[in-house]
Amino acid sequence: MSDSEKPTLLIIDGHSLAFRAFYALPVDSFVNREGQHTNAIHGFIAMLIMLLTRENPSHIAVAFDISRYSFRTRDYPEYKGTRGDTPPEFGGQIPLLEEALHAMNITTLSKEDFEADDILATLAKQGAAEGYRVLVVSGDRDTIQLVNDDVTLLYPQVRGVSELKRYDREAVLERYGIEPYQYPEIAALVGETSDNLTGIDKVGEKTAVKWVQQYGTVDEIVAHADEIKGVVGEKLREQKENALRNRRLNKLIDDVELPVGPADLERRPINEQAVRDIFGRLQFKTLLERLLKTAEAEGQLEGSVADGVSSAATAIPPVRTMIDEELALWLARASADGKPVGVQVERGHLGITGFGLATQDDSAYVPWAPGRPDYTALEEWLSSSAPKYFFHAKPQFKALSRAGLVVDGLAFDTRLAGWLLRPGGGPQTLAEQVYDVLGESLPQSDPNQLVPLTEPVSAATEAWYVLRIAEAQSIAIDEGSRRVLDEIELPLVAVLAEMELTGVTVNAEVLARLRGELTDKANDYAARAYAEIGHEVNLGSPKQLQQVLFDELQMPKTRSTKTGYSTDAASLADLQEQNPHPFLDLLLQHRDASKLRQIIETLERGVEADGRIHTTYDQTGTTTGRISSNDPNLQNIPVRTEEGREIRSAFEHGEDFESLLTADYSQIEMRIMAHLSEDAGLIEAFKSGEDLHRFVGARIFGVTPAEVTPAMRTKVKAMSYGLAYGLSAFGLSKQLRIETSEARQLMTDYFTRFGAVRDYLRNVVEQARVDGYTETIFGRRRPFADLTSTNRVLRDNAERAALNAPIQGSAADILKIAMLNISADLIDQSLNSRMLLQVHDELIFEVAPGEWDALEAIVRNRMATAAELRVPLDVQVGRGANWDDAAH
DNA sequence: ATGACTACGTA
DNA sequence: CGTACGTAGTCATC
Repeated sequence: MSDSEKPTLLIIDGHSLAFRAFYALPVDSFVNREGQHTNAIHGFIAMLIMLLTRENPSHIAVAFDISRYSFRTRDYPEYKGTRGDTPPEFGGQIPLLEEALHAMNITTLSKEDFEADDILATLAKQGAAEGYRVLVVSGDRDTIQLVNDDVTLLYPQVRGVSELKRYDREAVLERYGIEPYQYPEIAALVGETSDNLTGIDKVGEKTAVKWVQQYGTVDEIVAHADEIKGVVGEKLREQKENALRNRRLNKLIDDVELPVGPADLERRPINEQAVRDIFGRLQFKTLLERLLKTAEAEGQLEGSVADGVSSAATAIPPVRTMIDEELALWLARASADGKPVGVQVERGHLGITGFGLATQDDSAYVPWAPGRPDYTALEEWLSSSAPKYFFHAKPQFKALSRAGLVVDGLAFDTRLAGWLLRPGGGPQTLAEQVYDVLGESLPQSDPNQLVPLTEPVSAATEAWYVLRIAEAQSIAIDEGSRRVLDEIELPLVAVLAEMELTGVTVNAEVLARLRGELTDKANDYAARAYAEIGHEVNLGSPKQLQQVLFDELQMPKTRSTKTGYSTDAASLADLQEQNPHPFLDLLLQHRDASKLRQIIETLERGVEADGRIHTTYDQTGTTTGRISSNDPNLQNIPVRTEEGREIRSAFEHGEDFESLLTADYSQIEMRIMAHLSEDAGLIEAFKSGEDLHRFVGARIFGVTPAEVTPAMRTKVKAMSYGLAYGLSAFGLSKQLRIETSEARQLMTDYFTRFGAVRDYLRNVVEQARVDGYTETIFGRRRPFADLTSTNRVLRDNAERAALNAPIQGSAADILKIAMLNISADLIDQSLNSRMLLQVHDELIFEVAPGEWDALEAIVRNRMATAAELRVPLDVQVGRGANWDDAAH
């Protein structure tokens, strides 16, 4: 086959081209109405349209770097270290560019731990092998090594991106005098300033080419270093390590595991509506016209004659509606050989309305009619261990459970996987995931539209998308996150669903009485406060309070906020010291009372017909691995004040139960620090059984534990707790109301005795800077981008979050594991007692009659053994008729 | 109605 | 100048 008959695969290094475009076009001439700079996107798209017209590729992909960190920075942390921070105007342009590419139905690829060039190398190799003419577009000279008879490099010239220089094999030979695959040998010797790779002094291109022609490779050159005379020979012998390292780093990896191959990259029609949307936002009028014209000319508009050209890999299978015995056959065939099936439970206001089921190339819709006999097959299949993939399984599990159906075999949840891959917040809906992970768009009905313009897709099609997203995520996910998904998050789904369905009984009378008392109190405080200042004021309005405090009463200014001066409790307490006034106390008391009243009202609104509150746990609600609770939040019920605890006393065991059991870990985060830092002193403290703060205080102040005064203990306790949050001497001094110098001394003394803790904390941040993420004991990752920011506030914030993440996250993992094991034991031992609530380091259970001893044994055992640490895990258990009494 | 901001409850 | 959350009120904006 001649070159002109071959299909053309165009692969582009997204970052490198966007960056070239950024510097080629004036920043200030391209700003949209939102103030977003768009010059890099503009230049990139212009070049892309030019390439589409000129090269007419049949297949296309754009590769992006995920971060500045890759296996190369692990090998050599200074790699690309000379590159300054990206200019602020460049910020935000890459995500928008990706959005524009997705709208054009162009596949974008990125791979954790690798650079875009490695993806190019992989696709170029596959493409050449599969008979494509491959065009690589990159501004990185390292890609010269990819050039061969089948692969051509298009390299942007100094002046922007409109002109691309073609490097085929001949051109490289002519320019460098070597074969393209030998280029990295030259670069390794000469060095590459832009990658911060120093070469051999005195060795320039000429010398390097001469050596390579003579010896072939850097390895060989180094092996024969003795033969090379003169100053350059000497320099080579001195600095050969540089060259060897450079060679190691500039070799592109050409066998990266990718979710797609060249055949999957067939050019698809652009999504005209999506293109209009994004180009409209970018205010690219001329480019939009140019693109639409080009697309139309080539029949690359959706809905045009070219429709249906889309490749087999992405063709939505037709939906078949199935009932009766056909369904049983379908299920048996779909789950054959343990193949996963995508499931989407369709729900309406009254419960389940149908099921969407999908395999890779087939999808089925099963209408739900409760009680129909022919559903036996479906029921059996659902409760079997046949692997099932969901998007957001928990609410679907709850709906199934309400319908009396049991589910087993949860093998993947794309929402959970998406969160583990990007815990900082990513796509939350299936449509967003389709777009984010696959770069395709899921037709959505607009709820504001009376007559929907687009028909919503069938649950069956949704199930099919779930399956495809899961496949892409399975490739992208690292081993640690995968284990967390399989062993912690997926099994936890059913446990949390059950807890939510169970709910917790609250005593409405207790709440009502409390609400009455607090309302009276709040009104009383408000009236007296008004009397003090001679007029009414909205005590809940910081703005009006500022008027009263700083204008009318002329009080000294407090900490400033974005909108004025703070009136928070700490500021008011400070004011009271400097400038006592009865209004301040009354205001604080009013705040207390109305806050508690507000909490009670929220709880009362949450009580359902069964007299219980059913919170919703958000398994993807945090960046660290904790779960959050909402609607209502039961993880922030007051406990610190007497009045607050009265609210807890309204949480009771249900009628058929005999008591509540609470169990919590004591000092779990400090124990994790002891484990991770391997600090001998801290480990000894926990093994000794002595009160932790007393033990630590004794070490720091050089006294016996018995001689540690309450003041000493308070200081040590604050210091210990602050450690895991990145507390500064300044912060510590403020909290303890001591001089900064004393706080600094306290920290010094602390670290003199517990130095491994400081080393550990430093190391966590350092490692995260190199890796780009932190990891918990169980392999849960949290990425960090700002650790290398030149903005100090951003960087400091990221550092504190980074040192906290493995500690808070490991604690979260441990409690989750305990929950799983407890839940399994409750089932194994056929107990009726139930787990009700989780509050980060505490679990609350409802104890069935006669089951106290069995439950306590399970809970103590499973919590204490959830992880094997270098220190014991201490569990405190309490028993009572209500949550307050059950506290110990 | 929606979002930014402030404040405050928990671990 | 201490991590991680959710909720609610005010106020400005749509």
